[in-house]
Amino acid sequence: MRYSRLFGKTQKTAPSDAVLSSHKFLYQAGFIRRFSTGRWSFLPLGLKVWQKIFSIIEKEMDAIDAQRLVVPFLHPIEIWKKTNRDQAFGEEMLFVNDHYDQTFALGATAEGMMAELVKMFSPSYKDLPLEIYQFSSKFRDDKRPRGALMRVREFMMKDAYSFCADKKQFEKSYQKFYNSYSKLAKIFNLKATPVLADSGAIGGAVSHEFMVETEKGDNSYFVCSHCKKAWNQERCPAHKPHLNKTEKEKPFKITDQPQWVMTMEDNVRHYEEPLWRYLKNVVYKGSDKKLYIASLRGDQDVNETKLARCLGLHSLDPATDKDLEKLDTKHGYVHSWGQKGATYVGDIGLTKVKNFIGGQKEDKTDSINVNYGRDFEYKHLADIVEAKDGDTCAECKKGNLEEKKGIEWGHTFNIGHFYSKPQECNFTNKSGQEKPLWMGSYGIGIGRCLALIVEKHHDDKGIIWPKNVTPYHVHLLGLDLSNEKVKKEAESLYKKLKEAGIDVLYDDRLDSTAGEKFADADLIGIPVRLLVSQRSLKEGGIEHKLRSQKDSQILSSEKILKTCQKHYEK
RNA sequence: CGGAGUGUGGCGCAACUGGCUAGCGCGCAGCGUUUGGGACGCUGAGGUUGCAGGUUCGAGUCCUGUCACUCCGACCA
Repeated sequence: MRYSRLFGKTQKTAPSDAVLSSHKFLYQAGFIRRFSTGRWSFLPLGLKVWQKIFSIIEKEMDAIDAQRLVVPFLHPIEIWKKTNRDQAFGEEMLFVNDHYDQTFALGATAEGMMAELVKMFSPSYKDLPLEIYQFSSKFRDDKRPRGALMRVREFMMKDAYSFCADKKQFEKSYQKFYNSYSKLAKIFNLKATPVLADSGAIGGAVSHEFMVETEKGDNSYFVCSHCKKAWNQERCPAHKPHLNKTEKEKPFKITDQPQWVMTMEDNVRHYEEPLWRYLKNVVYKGSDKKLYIASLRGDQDVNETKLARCLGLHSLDPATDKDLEKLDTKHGYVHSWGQKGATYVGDIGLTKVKNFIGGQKEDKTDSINVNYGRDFEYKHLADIVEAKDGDTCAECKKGNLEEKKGIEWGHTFNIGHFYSKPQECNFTNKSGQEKPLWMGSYGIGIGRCLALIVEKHHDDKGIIWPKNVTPYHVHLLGLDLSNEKVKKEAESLYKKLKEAGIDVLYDDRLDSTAGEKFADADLIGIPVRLLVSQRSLKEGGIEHKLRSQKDSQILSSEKILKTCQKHYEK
């Protein structure tokens, strides 16, 4: 391709709102343009890379014998309603009506559709496991898209689905995709950590997020320094050691307490005991409109997702002052027991401390020497608190948790019977009975993958594409093109490269200076740069330079072809 | 959805407390000189200042509404 004909020019100035390098460079180099928040066009250079990522994923899916197909992206709304997914995705879903006033959902994910599709063939156990996938646009009306391609409202996704007879067969299939994802991340030159995560609106139980560590990532996750296990914030078990095991239980007592003691910090000032010594109560209103009191140690914080999960709720909101009035209490005065009209949920940490302070605050008194199991007890006791950076790992109890920031590159889900039961997506087993299929789903976003590669492969001048996803193999710069001899040499090299099957971007501009061409080449980031100029010809040929290295060398035109081909071998 | 902020040629910005024909740089078009790290000169095109309303002799500037966009948070793959 001649640069002079390329649609999409480079730009000197960065967009003022770019936070991520990928946003800045992809924009400046002319790979992408925005139409509205979270909706982007890929220009010719951008689409070249996009296409390569697409093909690599497709090849890998084929390699593990997943079969490609496609379902419509207008989904009959009834399919979503069967699993209440229309509500779980809630405001993130988009809908359209046709001229019969039938409502369709724009595909946000396709588990439901795939289950319906499989059902059409009444599969037998002999057909299992069945592994299918598609590439299709996903529509999610995200409330806050960000980071250009990182979080968008419309994107191409490779989504794969497995249908298995039982858990055992499923685990094998899951492992296959899991391994495949680890392999793909490596192919894309991304270091992805599989992180145990929550399934969220997709439904189901366990999932792995493949996280790529990035300082500006919007997800945090924890990795244990010893056992190397990793969890995201919502899944990470919080370690709760016994803090004062040898202490003797003292008799429960109501004691005088000055009125100014309101917060945890006030408690520390007054009693001069560490934070973990106090009882803390936080009130929430569930998506079922009921009130819940989370009871925990003063040094910990409630994790709303964990709390919602153990209560089987979609979501929780902090209680308002009005809600507290209904409980006949107010902020700072919530008791650890006896509040009518709310359900208590305790954190397991409560069982690991003796002689708590607090729990029954009144204007001038509070209780001390409070012991869980003796003075109060809850029906619900679970891990409902946030893990924190530096905590001991709850799993191996040897290492410390390190909190990291990252961006989710891919996600694998174990969704069990979540869709197959309500949608009656069954198979016939050996004894002729119908049983629900055990499902899994696996997704990678193409645009995000592209952005992540840039995020991890650039310098201060621009992108440095890994060779398997570069938009062109070589970037040929022609300087002094007004000189006939140079021009002839450059044109003939361009032709030869093309004939040899090397994808080449040829900067044939007559009205640009050398500096401009160099700067553009660095920005666009094609791994190999060739240069023909009066000087290079005088020195005996063509200059060859790698984007990732500083030095260049002069090669004869005979050697150039081979060197370029060799660079892209394997 | 809560908080903060911004809307002025394609991009980045300016226009002090309301005041003349809304400027500058980049980019774009033409001509010429240049050509190994974003060159220079001259000429030119491109704007109902996001939109609607209001206050005023006069609004890019003040007020109200609305829309769009960005950032932080909540949420989410």
